[in-house]
Amino acid sequence: MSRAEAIAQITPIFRRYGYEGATLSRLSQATGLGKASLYHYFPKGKEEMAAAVLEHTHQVFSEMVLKPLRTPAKPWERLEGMVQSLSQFYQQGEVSCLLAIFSAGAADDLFHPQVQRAVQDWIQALSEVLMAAGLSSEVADQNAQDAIIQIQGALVLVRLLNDRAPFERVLRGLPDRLLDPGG
Amino acid sequence: MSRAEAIAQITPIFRRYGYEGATLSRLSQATGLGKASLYHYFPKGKEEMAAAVLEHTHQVFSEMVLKPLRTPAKPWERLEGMVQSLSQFYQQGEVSCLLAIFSAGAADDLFHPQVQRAVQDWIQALSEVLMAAGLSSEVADQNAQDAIIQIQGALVLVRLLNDRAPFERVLRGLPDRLLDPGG
DNA sequence: GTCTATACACCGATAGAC
DNA sequence: GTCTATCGGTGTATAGAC
Repeated sequence: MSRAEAIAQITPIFRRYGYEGATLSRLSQATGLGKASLYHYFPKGKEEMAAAVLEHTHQVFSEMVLKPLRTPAKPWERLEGMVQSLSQFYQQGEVSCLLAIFSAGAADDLFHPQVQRAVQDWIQALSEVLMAAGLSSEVADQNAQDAIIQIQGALVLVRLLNDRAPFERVLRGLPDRLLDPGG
Repeated sequence: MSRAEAIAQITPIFRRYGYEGATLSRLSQATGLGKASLYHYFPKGKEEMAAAVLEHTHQVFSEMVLKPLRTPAKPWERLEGMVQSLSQFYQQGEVSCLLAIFSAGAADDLFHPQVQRAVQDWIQALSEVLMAAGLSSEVADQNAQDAIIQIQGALVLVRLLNDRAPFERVLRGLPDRLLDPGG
C-alpha cells in the first residue's frame, strides 16, 4: 500500500459522505487498513487526509479536464474535449463534485481558499477558450460561469432524482451553448 | 417556546451544516434550549428534528414558490412571481437548498423519497406553466428541469465563489430562458 | 417544560508491540 | 507498515428532579 493508493481509496468516501461524514471507521474500511495505520500516511490525521484528497483530485481534474482546454485546437474542439473528460471525471454523473461537497459545513472553514482557487482556475481556462472564439471578455466570463452552474446543477439534480439523464443532456448541449454570444 | 418556533430555529443549522453536521450541541445552542429539552418537542430525536425541518420547509416552499405558479395569470407573470419568491426563499442566494443538502450522505438514506417527491412537484408545476405557454410537454419538462439545474447550480457557485451575483443573474434571466422553445 | 446528571457508542488520535 | 489497546472528547439519547 502506498500513500497514492490510500488517497485513491479514501477519495470516494469524502465525495459521498462529505468531510464530517467521512469517519475514520469508513476510511479504514475503504482502505482495508486499521484506523491507526492511516496515521502512517497522514500523520496529522483526518484533516490531512481531506487535504490530500482535495489536492490529488485537483491534479487529476487539471490533467483530465483543463488540459484539453489549453490545446491549440479550435475552440469548439477544445470544449468537446472538456465535455468528454467531464463525463469520465464525474462518471456520467454518478459521483458528486468534491468542490461542491467541501463548500459547506466544516470543510468550508478548512478549505475554502483552495476550493475557490480551483473554481476560478476552471472559469479562467473556459473563458480563454471562449475569447479565442471571438467572444468579448465580459460575455466569455459570464458563459464560463454558466458552464459551471449547469454542470453543478446537473450533478445536484441527478442526485435529487436518482437519474443520470440530466447530466448527460447538459454535457451534450454545453459547447454550443457556451459559444452563443447571446448567453 | 412552541414546536413551530423550535423548527424555525433549528432549520438554519441543518441547511448550513447538513444532517451529520447538525449536532445536538449546535441545535441546542440555536434554540437556547438544553439538549434534553429538544426531546420534549422531538421525542424520537435528531431524525425527527430533520424530518420536521424538511416537512416544514416543504410547506413554506409550496406556499411561497409553487403557489404563484398555479395562479390563473399569464405564464410569463407566473414565472416572474416564482422568481421573486425564490429570491426571498433562498435569501438572494445566501442559504443552501435543504433538498440539495439532504441528497448526500446519511440524510439521503433517510429522506430520499420525500426529497425526490418535492423536486418532482416543483418540476411538474413548472412544466404546467410552460405547457400553458404553448410549449410541447417534452420541451416543457426539459425546460422545467433546466430551471432546477440553473437554480441549484447557481446556489453551488455562490458558495464556491462567496459571491451572490451568479444567483441573482440566473434568476433574472430565468423566465425568458424557460419560455424559449429552443431551450 | 426545562433542567442536571448520566449512560453508552463512536469520534479522532496516540502509544507501543510486532 | 500494520496491528491491538486505549485515551479523552463528543455524539445521541434517557432518567428523573423541579
